[in-house]
Amino acid sequence: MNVQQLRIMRETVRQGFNLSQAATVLNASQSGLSKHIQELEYELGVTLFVRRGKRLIGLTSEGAQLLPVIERLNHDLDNLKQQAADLRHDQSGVLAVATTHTQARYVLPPVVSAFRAEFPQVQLKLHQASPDDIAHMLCQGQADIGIATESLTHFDALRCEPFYQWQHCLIMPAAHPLASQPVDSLQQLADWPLITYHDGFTGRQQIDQRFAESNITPEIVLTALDADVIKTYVRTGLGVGIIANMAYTPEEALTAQPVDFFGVHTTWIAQHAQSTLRQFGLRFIALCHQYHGIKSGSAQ
Amino acid sequence: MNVQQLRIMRETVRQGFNLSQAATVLNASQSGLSKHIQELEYELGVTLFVRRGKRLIGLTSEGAQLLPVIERLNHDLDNLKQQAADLRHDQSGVLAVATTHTQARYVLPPVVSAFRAEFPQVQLKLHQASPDDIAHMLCQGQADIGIATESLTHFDALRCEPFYQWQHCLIMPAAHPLASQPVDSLQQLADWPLITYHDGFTGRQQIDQRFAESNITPEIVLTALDADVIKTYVRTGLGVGIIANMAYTPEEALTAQPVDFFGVHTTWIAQHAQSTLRQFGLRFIALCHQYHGIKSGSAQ
DNA sequence: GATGCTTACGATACCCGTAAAGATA
DNA sequence: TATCTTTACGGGTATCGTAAGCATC
Repeated sequence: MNVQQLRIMRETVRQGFNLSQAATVLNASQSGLSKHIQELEYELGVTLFVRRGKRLIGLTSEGAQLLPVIERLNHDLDNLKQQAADLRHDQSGVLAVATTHTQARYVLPPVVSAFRAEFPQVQLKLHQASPDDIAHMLCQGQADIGIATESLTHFDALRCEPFYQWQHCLIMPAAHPLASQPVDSLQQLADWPLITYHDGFTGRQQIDQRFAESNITPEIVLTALDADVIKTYVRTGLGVGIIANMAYTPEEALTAQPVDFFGVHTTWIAQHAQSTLRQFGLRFIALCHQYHGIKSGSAQ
Repeated sequence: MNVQQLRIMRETVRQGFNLSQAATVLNASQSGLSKHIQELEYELGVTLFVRRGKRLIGLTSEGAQLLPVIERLNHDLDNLKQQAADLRHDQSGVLAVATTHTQARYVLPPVVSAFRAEFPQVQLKLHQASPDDIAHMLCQGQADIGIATESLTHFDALRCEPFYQWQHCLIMPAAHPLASQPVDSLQQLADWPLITYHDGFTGRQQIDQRFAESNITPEIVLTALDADVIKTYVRTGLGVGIIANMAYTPEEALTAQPVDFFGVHTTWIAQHAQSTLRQFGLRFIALCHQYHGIKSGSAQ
């Protein structure tokens, strides 16, 4: 049995059973992978992959049953290297942070600046993705740290800690009728076309929920993945925007109004439950807390 | 990085940092191990072992910190092979059961007979050991299944399920004064010299506890590791014996009397929490339950 | 015909064991 | 001196990549 075989097994599954693709990812030849897989199957005495002719098309039930063990082995192999690197006080390496637009655009910039100043040798990779994708990237070890409001706490394989709390706010053109009067009920909003986030992003679910509880059907004319798009259309007068409060920075064209009827939301910092972050990974999280005042213990 | 290196690291630690000894266990040469360890240290960039001159005498703090990961890797490596063997319906292999004298002598014989009949290809290894040693054997993967009354439930690394419950009984020569009158209090016992188990074995702790609660100091003239020794001396008239009820089989020379004032005890079946037993391992446990009527779910 | 897996083959590197040397108790 | 680890060296093998063969789409 061989570490390489385990790596190859994992990568082949990840690349959708495309050996050639897995080979390029691993900087190896197709033929090498092919032989390694055969040998692993021979050694275990089990056929791992379903083949149609000469093509791999999926896992056998045996392969699927053994995969979790193989994943964990790979995981620990990575762990071992990471921890060793940390123990020799090596301040270089890669830190992959997966996060949403909102965080990347409005929350993390100061953290990233501070981090880069402190760890110039560390290659910081910021991956923008949807909350669900972030969770999966963490589970698969493709990201070390994930930051998002949604999804993360639903995965058992992840360890989450609260980052900060926030609420929504309304944005509208400065000349808009609502700009001059405080909005304190959902009903007032229902008269206007609304622009807000896509489902699954930045508290959208709670927005829908509150409207539903009040038996109001809002007219949502546009849903976007990020506040910048929402702002753009609010500026054109298409409707009133609902965005996360940290996404609003004062500007002439837009007026903002905090509202609390959409509830309080928590943004989470997550990592794989089985992994140990390098020292600079922990430091990144510490910097996150430092720049947002909330230094809470870990939860869930 | 290499599987062999991980194996060698584990074995070297187990053999008390004696490379030569580890080499014989692994069927390899000393020099091979030496080089592998150096290479592992080089690859991880960390010194794993403390050396005095040319002799290994312990783990560095780095080595100690990395050891758990390495242990888990080795463990999963074994797991993978085991599970694969199981998936190919291989009914051969080794099942190591670690247990105490009481179980091995009085409880397991019918289970072992049935098991051997059902799995003639499986090499059943019965290791007799103290409860503590059984727990350690399970933790180190030297045994697959452990059966004992004491210790097992105190280890987080073990998964325990109740096997059966039992109480103590008194044994005495047929002509003994106590043989003709029911003993229903501790006080009656205190008048006689007693013979029972060593501390840490077969409910001895509870025996001491009950005497202490009653402020009685029994005169214990002999402590033994097993009921056979106790019986031997009871027959000679040295004293009254306290043994587990399942250890008494009717015989002319000895009379037994069940007592409940030492409490009810549970004997546990344990396995390593992270391992998956081969199918025949599960069957062994099923047979245990079958021959003792109590088929309970898993606990703790 | 393009893509993708397997087999054949040759060069390189790696792993292992024997033997000698160095260090410790 | 006996035990133990490291270093040196040589043989065998494993691994890897290139290239050709073959199946699938």
